Amino acid sequence: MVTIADVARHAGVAASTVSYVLSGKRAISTDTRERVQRSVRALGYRPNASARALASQRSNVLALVIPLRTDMHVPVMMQFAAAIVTTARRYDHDVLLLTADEGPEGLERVAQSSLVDALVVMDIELHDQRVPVLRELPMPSVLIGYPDDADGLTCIDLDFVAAGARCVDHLADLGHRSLALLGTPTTVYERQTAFAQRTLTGFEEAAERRGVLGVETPCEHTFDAVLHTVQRLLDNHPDITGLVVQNEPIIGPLLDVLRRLGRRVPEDMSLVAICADDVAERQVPRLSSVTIPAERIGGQAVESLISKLEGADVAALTLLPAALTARESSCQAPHRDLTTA
Amino acid sequence: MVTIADVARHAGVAASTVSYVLSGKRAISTDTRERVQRSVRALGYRPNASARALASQRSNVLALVIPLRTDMHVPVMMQFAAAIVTTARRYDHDVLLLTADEGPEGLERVAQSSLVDALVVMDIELHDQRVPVLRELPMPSVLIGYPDDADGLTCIDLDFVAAGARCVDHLADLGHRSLALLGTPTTVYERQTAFAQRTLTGFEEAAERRGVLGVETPCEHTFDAVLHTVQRLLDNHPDITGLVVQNEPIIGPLLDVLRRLGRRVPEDMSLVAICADDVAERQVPRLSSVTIPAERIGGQAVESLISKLEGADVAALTLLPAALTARESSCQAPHRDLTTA
DNA sequence: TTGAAAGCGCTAACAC
DNA sequence: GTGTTAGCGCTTTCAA
Repeated sequence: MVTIADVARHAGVAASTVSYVLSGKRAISTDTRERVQRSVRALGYRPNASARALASQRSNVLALVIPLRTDMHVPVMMQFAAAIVTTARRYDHDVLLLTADEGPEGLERVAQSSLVDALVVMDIELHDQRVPVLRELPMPSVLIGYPDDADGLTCIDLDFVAAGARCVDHLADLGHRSLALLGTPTTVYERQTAFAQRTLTGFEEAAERRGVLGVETPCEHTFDAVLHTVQRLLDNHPDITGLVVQNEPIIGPLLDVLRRLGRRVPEDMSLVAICADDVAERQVPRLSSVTIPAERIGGQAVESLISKLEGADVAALTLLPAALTARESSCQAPHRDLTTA
Repeated sequence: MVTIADVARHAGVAASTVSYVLSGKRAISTDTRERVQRSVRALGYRPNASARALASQRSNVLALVIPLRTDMHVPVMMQFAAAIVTTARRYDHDVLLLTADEGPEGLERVAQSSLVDALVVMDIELHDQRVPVLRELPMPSVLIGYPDDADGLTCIDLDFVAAGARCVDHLADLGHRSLALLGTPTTVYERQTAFAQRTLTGFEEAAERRGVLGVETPCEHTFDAVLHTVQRLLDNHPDITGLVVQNEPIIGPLLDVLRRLGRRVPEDMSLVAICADDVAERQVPRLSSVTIPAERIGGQAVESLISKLEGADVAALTLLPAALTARESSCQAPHRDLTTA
C-alpha cells in the first residue's frame, strides 16, 4: 500500500505538503504542486479512507435508510436510491445502505460510531420512532417524508396532501360526483406511513370541499385483491365514475379488472394515478397522473445534507408542488340519467 | 464523544483491556469483564469506526455494486439488495452502495482507499470490463452473475442456461413444437448481460436438442412494445403455442395482450416465466415459472465473502439449479389439425 | 511557501 | 490476566 509518506519521499517534500496539495487547503507553489501530483500518479497513491476520516472527523459517507419490505418493493424506491447515490458522488460522498428494519438503533449505531457524517431517512411514518432519535443525533439528517412532529428536522417530500386534493379537483372539475381512492396495502396504512396518510387527508378534504363522495380503500398487490376490491367498491357505490390510484404495482391489473367488469377507461371510469411519469405513460390508455419526482427529491435531499455539513441553514420543510398531467385516462363524467334520481 | 480511554478510566483498567473485552480476543477475568461492560453501558460508549478500521485494517464494510439503470428498475433488484444487507448485518458488516455506472474506477476507488473490505458485484456482462480489475484488487469479491472468463473469481448465480433449457423442456414435454422466448429490452442484450445471454443459450440448445422451433425476441417495457412484439411474433410464426418470458415488468401487459389477441392462456398459448415466485403467483392465471432465488443468491454471496475474508476457500462457481414450478399458465399443446399439414 | 510534530481513537504485539 | 506502547495513515496547528 502506498502511503502519503511514500509520495512525500518521492516528491521530496513533507507529508503535510502532499496533504495540502490534495486538499487545496493552503497555497502551494506551482512547482511543488506539479511535482507532488506527478508523484501521486507515478505511485498510484490513494488516500486511506479510515485514516482520513479519523484525522479529519469526516467519513464522507452518508447513510441511506430505505424500506426493503415486500409492500415497498417498487421501482420508485430504486429511482430514489439512484438519485441519492448519484448526487452524493457528485459531492464526493459515498452512501451506506441501511434497511428500515434496523430501526432507531441502526441510526444510532452508524451515527455514534462515526461511520457516516449524515443521514437520509425514507419511508417516514406520521409518528416515527426514529424522529426523536434523529433530533438528538450529533449530525445532520434529512427526512424524505413529513412526520407529524417535524420540529427541528429537515424534511423534503412531494406535497401528498396537495396530490390527493389535486386528483379530486381534476375529477370534480370534469363533473365526477362520486370518487374512490384505491390506496396502498393495508400494512402501509397501519404503519401510518406519512405519504399514504397525507394523501388520504388531501383526498378527504378536497372531496368535502367539492361536495363529492370520496370513498377510500386499501388494496393488496395481487390480481385477486384488485378484482375483489374493485368489485366490492362498485357494488357498494355504483355511482363511482372516478378513481384515484396510489399503488404502483396494481395499475396494470386494475386496468385489466376494469375491462373485465365492462368499464371502459375513460368513458365509463376516469382514472388518475399518483406515480412516476414513466409508469403512467406506458399504460394503455396513458394515465393522467400526479408524478412522484423521485430524482428531484433524492437529489435535493443530498444537497440539503451537504449544505448542512458545510454549516449552512436549510429550509426545515420543502414540499414539492403536486402537478397533475392530464393524459388519456380521465375525461368528462358520463351523462347522468336525471330521471332515475 | 466517549472514547475507549474514558471507558478504561471509568472501569479502572487499561484501554487495551477494554478493547479485548469488546473483541473477545483474549481471556479476561469475569470480574474485569463485567466492570468494563458496566462502564461501556454507563458511558454509552461506541467504538469509533474509522479508528478501528485504521488500526485493524478492516472497515467491516462490503461494497454492493448494483445496476440502477431504467431497464433494470425491477423489484427483483430490491430483493437482492435486501438479502445482501440483511446477511451482511448478521455478520456485523455494513453495505456501501455503488451504482454500476461508476464503472471499474469505482471499484478501484473504494477498494484501494480501504473504504470496504470486499465487494459484491451484480449485473455482470459476458465480457465485463470490471472482471480484470476485480482480479487484481487486493481484496475478495463475489460476482452475482457468470462472465465468460471467470478465472480466479468467485461467481454465484442461478443457472440461467439450465433455466432457459428447463422452460423449453417443460413446454416440449407438453407437446409444444413452436416456442418463442420473449426477452429483456434490447439494451440488455447489447450490453451482453450474462443472465440474458445464458438464458438465450439454454433456450437455443434445448430447442435444437428437442427438435422444436425456438424464436427469440427482445421486448421493451411499454404496453405498445409488448403488443407489437407479440403481434409480429404471431404473424411470422402462427404456429407458436409456447412462450418463455424473461422480462418481469411486461408480464402483466403480456397477459393482457394475449387476451386482446384472442389467445387464451393456457388453452391456446402456454406461458412459462423466469421470475420471482411471488410475481408468478399473483398473476391470473398463476404462471408456471423458474424462480429467481434472489434471497438465496444474495445471502450466499455475502456468506462466501465473509468466508473469504476469514481466509477460507470457497467454490469458484456456484450455479443454483433451475427448478420449474408448473402452475396454471402451461398445459398440453392444442391438438394440431394434421390434415392441414 | 513549506516542514515538523502532535494527535485522531483504536488494535495488537510485547512484556510481565 | 493485565498493562504498556508502538503504530495504523492521515490532517492540521504551530513554527519557521
